[in-house]
Amino acid sequence: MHLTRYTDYALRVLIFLAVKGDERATIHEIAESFGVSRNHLMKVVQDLSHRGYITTIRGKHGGLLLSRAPEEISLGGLVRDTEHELGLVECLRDGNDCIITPACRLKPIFNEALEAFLAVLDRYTLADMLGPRQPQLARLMQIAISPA
Amino acid sequence: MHLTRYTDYALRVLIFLAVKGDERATIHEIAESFGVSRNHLMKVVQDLSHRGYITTIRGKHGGLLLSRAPEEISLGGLVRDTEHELGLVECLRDGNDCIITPACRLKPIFNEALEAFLAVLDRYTLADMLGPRQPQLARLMQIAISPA
DNA sequence: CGCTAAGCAGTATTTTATATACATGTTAAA
DNA sequence: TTTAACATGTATATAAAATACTGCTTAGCG
Repeated sequence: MHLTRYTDYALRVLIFLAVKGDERATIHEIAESFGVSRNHLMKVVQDLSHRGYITTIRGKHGGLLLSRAPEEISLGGLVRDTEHELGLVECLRDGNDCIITPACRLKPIFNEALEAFLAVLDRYTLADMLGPRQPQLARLMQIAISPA
Repeated sequence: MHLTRYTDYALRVLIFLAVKGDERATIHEIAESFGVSRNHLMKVVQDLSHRGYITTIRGKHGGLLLSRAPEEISLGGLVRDTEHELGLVECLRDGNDCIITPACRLKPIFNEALEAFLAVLDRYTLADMLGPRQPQLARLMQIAISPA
């Protein structure tokens, strides 16, 4: 049971931006910092932008900013938005052709379990991911801490 | 977020055997009934056998039987046994090299969510998957209902 | 005794989802 | 008008999972 890297990267982008505060960050910078594919990250960024999580600024000296306060970004919401396929088993997905589906109780049970999973994430926000360790995170991501 | 078909097939094998009751079922028969790979199913079956879920009988007129009552087979336990990789994101897996892991709170949060997921499954058993619909399941799986 | 139907085990191939790379376009500041 | 950023679409590569193949072992039956 895995989430995709797509979702993982979305989380990392948001963490990076949260730590940066009001300073713009570029995709290139974030990709470098985490050592991941710049191109893949770009798609994640576009998605986050379309969904209203971040603001993108084109052109020279462009970059990215959070559009909402970290306290207002729910992890549950994010996972629902970025993890495109949450159908845990075949019977929960499109094109299901498991023959016993009409009589089998797997579906409601796994749905309940998935809801419990997401409910936990709903209780946390991006702010909870940073906690009191923002300076340490900044160091790890090699962000030059901006003078306030 | 998907479980593997491996886990899915394990569930189906157990359901099949539960409906069959004390009659033996062959791997071939189960694979045919669900229209899935006989070879893959065989590996699932071996695993289930090693873990004590089912008893296998070799030789002519051999086959498979449940080793425990359906009420005693927990779904949570089964998923923990058959879903080999439960590390949802990179930082929960071996070989993690996400640079912010030391300061990031993703790990405990996703662990909590995973525990909530499994806790729901822990509340159900194989018997709950059948419910009162055993005859309907038997029909769907094309099991000739054995006279009691 | 040996044939046959079943499970056992290891390896190899195929498939699929995901991730990555590439090529080109658009925007806006300097 | 150049340059540094994001935008978009397509193609390729990678890795995990599923499936197939080959040969072996066990045990009932005639």
